[in-house]
Amino acid sequence: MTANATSDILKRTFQKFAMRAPLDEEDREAFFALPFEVRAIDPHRYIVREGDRPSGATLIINGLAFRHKVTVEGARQILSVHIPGDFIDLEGTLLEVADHNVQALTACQVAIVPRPAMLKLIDTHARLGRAMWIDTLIDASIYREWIVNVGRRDARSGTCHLLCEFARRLEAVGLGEVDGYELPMTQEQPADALGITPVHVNRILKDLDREGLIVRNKRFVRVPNWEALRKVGGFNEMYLHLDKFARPPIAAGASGAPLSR
Amino acid sequence: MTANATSDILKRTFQKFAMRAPLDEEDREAFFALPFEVRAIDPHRYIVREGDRPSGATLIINGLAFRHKVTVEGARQILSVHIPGDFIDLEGTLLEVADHNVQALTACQVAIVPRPAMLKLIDTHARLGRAMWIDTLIDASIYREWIVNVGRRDARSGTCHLLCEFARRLEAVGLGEVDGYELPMTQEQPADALGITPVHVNRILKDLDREGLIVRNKRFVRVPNWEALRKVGGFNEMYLHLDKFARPPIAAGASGAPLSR
DNA sequence: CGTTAGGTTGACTTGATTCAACAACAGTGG
DNA sequence: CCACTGTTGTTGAATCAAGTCAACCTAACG
Repeated sequence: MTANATSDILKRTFQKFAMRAPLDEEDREAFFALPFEVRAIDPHRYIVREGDRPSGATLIINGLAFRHKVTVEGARQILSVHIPGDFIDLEGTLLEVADHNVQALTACQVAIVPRPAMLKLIDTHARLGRAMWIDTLIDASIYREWIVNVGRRDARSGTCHLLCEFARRLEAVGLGEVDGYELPMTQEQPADALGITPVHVNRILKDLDREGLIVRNKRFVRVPNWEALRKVGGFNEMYLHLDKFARPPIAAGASGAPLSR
Repeated sequence: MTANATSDILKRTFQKFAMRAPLDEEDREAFFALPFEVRAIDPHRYIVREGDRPSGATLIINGLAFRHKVTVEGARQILSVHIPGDFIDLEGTLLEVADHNVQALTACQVAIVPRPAMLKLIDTHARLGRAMWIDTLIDASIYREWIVNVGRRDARSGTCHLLCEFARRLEAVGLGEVDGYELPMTQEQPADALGITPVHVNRILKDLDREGLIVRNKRFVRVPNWEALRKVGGFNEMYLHLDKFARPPIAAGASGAPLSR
């Protein structure tokens, strides 16, 4: 199962890169020749710690992880949430020291590629390197949107925006159902992502639920009307730069996919 | 004057890249062989507009520019401020469509390198490309810190943090005096950078001034005690990744440089 | 010397926090 | 199978940081 999941995600990841820069057969071979070690990570375990000198690049096979920083006063800010198929620290390959933490949200399986192998790959395969560069540029674009989300949207709107972003990204890698998705987070995590308190997240979610914008069942979020949620969140997916990376085959057949227009 | 300023900034920029990845003589030649057009930009003029397909990469020769997005409700969020020596849209070279705006803050002179020339350069000179990649990774690191600034610091602390960041970055390129610097912004701009209102910025600055943390004179901000400001802002410069890019020769001799430890 | 953009200030409102209590639930071990 | 325990979710009341609105001041500039 693990082996299959791993090779499936690797294929998918290569596909993603191939959509971001034109890659040839040699690129493919080099990519699949990368040495890696699959490791299981317990929930809440740190994958990267601020101050670390990263020893490898990490690709999520399954599970979720999040990136965060803690202020001197001890307040935590979540910077991004990562899903299967995300390389969570390509930047760690090139920067000397991590300026933030990455932590497993759920139990994860990750593939770790040693730094030297990664460096050699981007050195010898310019186009693959460029695809990865573009990947980090898209990450940066998502950070920019989060600055807006935290700086200029109120809690209600920001929450809806976040829910739309997760939905769209999960959909893009073939996870997430048409009518909603599993969000394995406590209310503390969206709070830390939105720069508000868990108590306030609770009230917002309750309101959204009462208004019928979302329907919660345990941690499954069902969205009866994506367009409505999208509107409240002011969500415009351009910043995800998915245009060249539409629904993968797996999601085909699912007509009326969540957020695609 | 312009020609000198231009070649000075180009040299400095190459130097910066050379500190981020090992570059050789051939890289240097290729970099200086880049075709570019110098253009004067009036204050407030747009350099990049959301939805644009960028036609070239833009390097600031002098003046300041800022990056921003506007929500559907019309609220503006500033995402970054750029100073001479910054390539403001390296990402524009690789992404198809701009997901945000870049606008001149003051009168600027910029050098515009056509996109094809830029693409060719990074294709043929892997190490230069890597240095530029690292540059964009550092931009991303700054975005991350801004998410924290906006999400988890109060207005007072965020303002101090912003002032420290500008100081440190200006110092790193040899602008900015030891005891403070010129900040050619109206109070609306820090407000949009911090996700607060101009009125509130006014009150914060007034308070900081009253407490002696800063001394304002027109738009020159003098800082009597950097350590104190740094502390209130919770400023830790690691995220700027300047370690390999210390004060340039020009600033030499200026003992007791502002924020370096 | 009038016009205008930006800065300053006060009074009032509001979105979000804080604190605190309690409910729901999932494990865990007897 | 149930009692115990800890985590997460829910709710109310009081408080606070920041927003809003509006007036007025100031300096730069044609």
